[in-house]
Amino acid sequence: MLVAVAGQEQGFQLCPLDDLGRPSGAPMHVTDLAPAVAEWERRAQPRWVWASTAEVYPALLAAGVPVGRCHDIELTEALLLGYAGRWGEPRSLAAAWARLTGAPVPPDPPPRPPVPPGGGQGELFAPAPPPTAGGGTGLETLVKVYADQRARIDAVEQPRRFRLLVAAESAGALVAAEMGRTGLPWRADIHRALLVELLGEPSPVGPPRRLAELSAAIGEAFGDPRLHPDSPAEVLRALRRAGVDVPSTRSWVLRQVDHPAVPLLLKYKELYRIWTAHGWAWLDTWVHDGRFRAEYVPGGVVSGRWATRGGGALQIPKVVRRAVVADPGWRLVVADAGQLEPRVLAAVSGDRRLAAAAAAGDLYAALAADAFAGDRAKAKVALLGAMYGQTGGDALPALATLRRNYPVAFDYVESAARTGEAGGLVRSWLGRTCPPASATWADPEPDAGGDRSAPVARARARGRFTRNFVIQATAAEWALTLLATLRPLLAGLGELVFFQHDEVLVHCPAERADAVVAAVREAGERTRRLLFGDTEVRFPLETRIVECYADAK
DNA sequence: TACAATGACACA
DNA sequence: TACGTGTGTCATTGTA
Repeated sequence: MLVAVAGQEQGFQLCPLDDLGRPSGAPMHVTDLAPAVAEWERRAQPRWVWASTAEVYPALLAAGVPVGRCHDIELTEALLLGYAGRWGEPRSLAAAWARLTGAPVPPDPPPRPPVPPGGGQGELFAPAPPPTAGGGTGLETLVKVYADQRARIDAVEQPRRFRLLVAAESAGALVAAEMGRTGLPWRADIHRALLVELLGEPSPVGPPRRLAELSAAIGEAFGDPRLHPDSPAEVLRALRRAGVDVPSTRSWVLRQVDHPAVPLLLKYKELYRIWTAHGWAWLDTWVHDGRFRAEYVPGGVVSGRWATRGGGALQIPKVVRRAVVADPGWRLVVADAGQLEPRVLAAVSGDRRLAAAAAAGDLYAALAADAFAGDRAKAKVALLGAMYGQTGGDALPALATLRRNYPVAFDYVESAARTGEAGGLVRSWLGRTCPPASATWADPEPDAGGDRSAPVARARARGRFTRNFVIQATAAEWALTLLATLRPLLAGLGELVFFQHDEVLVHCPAERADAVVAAVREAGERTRRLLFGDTEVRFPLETRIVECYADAK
């Protein structure tokens, strides 16, 4: 059962569609969408076909009307354009319609700046209403573009997989809107106590006490009390004066330097980052009513991973996770997919011997026992090096061992790299396609500095990107499918509150935590079958029931 | 004064 | 143990 919903200047039009996507009833016009959607959901749990979940769904959620399934035209359009090598072309319903009719294609609106929740200027920056598609009614446009998308999906090389990709991407958009609304339980009082413990008391004018002390101590160590430790250029000059010649002030470079200021600098960098990125200002901006609410952007990363707008939700430092605490009487179920990327490689490449190792709980240990004389660290370095395109270092002999013993898997990533170096496109398991190289990539000219090796270096970099893409994008699909599969299983048990690449958090009453764990396992099993059928590869989900996120690792 | 590029570091 | 991919955010620095 499908129902199309199109927004217009005055209200909305709804129309049931048959299994082929053709209108199968009279369109109805409503001014208030939520009650109509609620009624359809109650009667038939249809799949909603609409232009953009991000535009439509938040208002439904605000009205207390969640939906089960949808087809997101814009996200699907982006996937289809990418598949056709037309990455980056406008993806809106209006643009898709214009391409169908040969009209001039309107550009997509620019991405909105992050808007903190409850920010006073929300109205000023409110997004413009979606443009009403020109020519015919919005509903006709929507239905025709939907039909066109179905036809294009049928024409891809692996339509069954691509349909799954579209369904998962659309379901992900529902989850993203719901999670952005629900928010992650966040104890501002614990966060503040943590900040004082780490940074000292805040100062109304400058850095907090501990940072000011460290800054002074660093100045003293360099014999320059006016030195700014947060200016890499100044620190570099000070180090040179002290006879230390380093290419940068990166932490891992400084760690190899023997100078009394170095430990102070490293500590300063660590604390400074917490102060600027997750300090009092962040707390006041992003945490309200005991929840941290970020805006999740499905498909925001080329590999299909989500991005976030505002608050840096995907980069919460581990120390700060102490502030993520379940409500009284509730628990957090933290589930993460361990060793996801090597398992993905085993599954997509079809390497029987690697798949056998990936049937184990600890893939690296199994790999070590099988081919690396029990050296787990070496096995891990080899596999990661193969997936990420390691070029040098002590991983090289291990890579040779890997190539000899797992030639099918090795070939899979090598071939992706060669395709990229030659300027070609690669696809994930479900058919997400990598963006083409930039226009300057194929430029045979040396770079601006006259470096003749630049074209070769660019090709190598492109090869590393495509090599990694086939793995990272497929891992993102696995996680997205898990999310989509888990969502309905959680009904009445708990709510999804956080998602970060290969990790999911569910907030639930304590007495339901065990049922949530079971739901997570079931979702993991379904996800494996949906993506890879009867593969031998296992994707174990480690689950922990905790009160505080920091206790999960 | 405003914007873009850079460097740094957090996460997976 | 060393520099492999993908991000977002902040401050500094340089340019318009």
